[in-house]
Amino acid sequence: MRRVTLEEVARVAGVSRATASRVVNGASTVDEALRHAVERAISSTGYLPNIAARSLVTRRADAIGLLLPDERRMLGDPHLASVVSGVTGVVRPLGVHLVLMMTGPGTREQALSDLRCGRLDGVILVHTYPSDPVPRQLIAEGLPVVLAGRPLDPMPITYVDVDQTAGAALAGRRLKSLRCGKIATITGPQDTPAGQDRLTGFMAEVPDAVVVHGDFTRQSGAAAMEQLLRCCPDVDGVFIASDLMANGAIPVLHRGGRKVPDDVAVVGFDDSTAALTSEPELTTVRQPISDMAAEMARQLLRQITKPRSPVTSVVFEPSLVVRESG
Amino acid sequence: MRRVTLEEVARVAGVSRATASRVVNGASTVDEALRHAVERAISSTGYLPNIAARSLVTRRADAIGLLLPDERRMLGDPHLASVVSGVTGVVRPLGVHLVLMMTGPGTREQALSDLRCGRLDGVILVHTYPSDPVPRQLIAEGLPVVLAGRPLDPMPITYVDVDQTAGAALAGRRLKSLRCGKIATITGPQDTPAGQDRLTGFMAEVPDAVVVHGDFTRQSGAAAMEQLLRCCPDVDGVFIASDLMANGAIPVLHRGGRKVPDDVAVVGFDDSTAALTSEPELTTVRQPISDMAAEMARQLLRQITKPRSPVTSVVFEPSLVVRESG
DNA sequence: CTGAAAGCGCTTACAG
DNA sequence: CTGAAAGCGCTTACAG
Repeated sequence: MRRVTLEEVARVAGVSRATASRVVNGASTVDEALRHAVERAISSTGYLPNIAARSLVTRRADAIGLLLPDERRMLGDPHLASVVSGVTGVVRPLGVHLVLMMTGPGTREQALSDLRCGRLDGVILVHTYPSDPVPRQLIAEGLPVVLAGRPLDPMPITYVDVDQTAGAALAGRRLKSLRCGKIATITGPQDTPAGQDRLTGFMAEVPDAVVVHGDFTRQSGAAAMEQLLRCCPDVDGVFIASDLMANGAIPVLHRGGRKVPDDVAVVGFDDSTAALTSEPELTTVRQPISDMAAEMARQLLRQITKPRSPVTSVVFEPSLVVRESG
Repeated sequence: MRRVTLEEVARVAGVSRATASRVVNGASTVDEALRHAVERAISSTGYLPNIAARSLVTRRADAIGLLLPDERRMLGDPHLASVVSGVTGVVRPLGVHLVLMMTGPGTREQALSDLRCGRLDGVILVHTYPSDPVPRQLIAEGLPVVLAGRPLDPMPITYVDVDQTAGAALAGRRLKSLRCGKIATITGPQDTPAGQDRLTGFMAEVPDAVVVHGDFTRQSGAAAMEQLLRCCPDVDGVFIASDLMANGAIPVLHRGGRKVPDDVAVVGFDDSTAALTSEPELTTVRQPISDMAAEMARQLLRQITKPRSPVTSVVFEPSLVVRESG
């Protein structure tokens, strides 16, 4: 299996390399007869364009990066597979590669230089932490980027998110409709937009709720529930701002002699796998991760195609998934 | 921020493009003084090599693919983050990109043509299904590939795996040491090497165990446990061939009035997140996924560097993680 | 609509 | 050890 070049295709088809190139790239300005000849030559030779050569002249890598936090934080994230799937779904058919980078020391810089040297056309940033300098650098250099989730500090960057506030409100209304009398919430970290918004949205619906803080980890969910049971033993409904925390909290409820949902109703957030591995299965707020990821890909592609196109934010509606816990 | 080329670096350093290229690529045959001059020029200009141009002449993409099953099957796999992390850990420092591809209709072919047209230097195949033609095609064309896990049908392909048989034996010995009298196992699918080996290894240790079949999904774990309780109500120890199945099985045990581990000891396999979301937390057999992924990367890199290097298989030792369930 | 030609930015024999 | 030159395989003005 030798490498077939455009040169050979052209020779076989009896046209110039330029014409062969045009049909490969679907230019409309090619005579039908010649087009057919070239197409025949392509399939008879098994021609595949050399991407590096093309890339050298088009100045496009036809590759985008997905910048993830490190493994440890990622393991807690149930959405990786859905994100990857959503992005590749729109990007692959266009011949664009998705390259994965996990943030280690210096890795974010890596991504930056990949962008600068044209190895990547753009990046999707998945979990920026509050003081992450990378988003600002990217927009300062005018490099195509989209954020998964609203940035903590306002900045002119396109992002896609779910309406966290509305999602939390959904949870609040659910608990009220269950006639819970003493309602509480276990929050996410308050230095993240999601953590903040889920609290805000919930409190708007249940202003007198008891608030205990967590940080989205399972352990923090368990700890917060212990604290809650101590300070507020008559609680009968709780919104836990992530399924993972709920997963840690429910066993604490059981050990404390409460049945879920009979004694205490529980609503989570994320509709992650943790919602299904909980016992009972979690009623939770669903984010359409795959759709959101696909939208991120589209937004990024748009920026790549049309540099300096306007900053956009797309916000998806969450929905309530009712299962057993509340 | 204009693109700086090697040409300019050479001019600034007062050397030829060839010499500049040599120091960029770390050739040892460059005079110290010139090397310094070039290095200074590189940092003063902020030079970054154009990968496409390099790739065009070296005929290397400096990118490898990770071929995954589709989202649905992937969601059940707890190891994605660890695999990605293990692979990027060895590959990134070398400037090699990891591109992710999820298997949809036609996607496996995509990967093949990416390989053929030099867009990818090699691929890691994560979940080949029994009749998957891709591995054979790859080896037929002499393309660099490594499999995650032993192939079902013997073929000359390099793979890395954990010693599944030994792992299952570990589980068997654990149950025996707990003085379980009536021992059973819920198996994985018997058309996969892992499913087969975990059964074989366990039966070697506990020949009289009751066998119920599952397919690695949570639902199948629940169903199998129901069946087990029906046919063998006095069971007091069970090895469940994946944590996910165990996660589905334990609630069935609880509903059946059994306490874990007091009435029935449970040992799982994988040490996945499902082991921690179970209640109680699972005693399980751990595979060193991250290390295994790193080894896959190394094996692949070796094949890329030295084509036609001998087929290798690397088998890692599993270990028992004792937690609460057994 | 088509082709001859230039050029994308690098690496690497080759000669010195 | 160094440089002039060829060449990697494509796309794209440009002229016709």
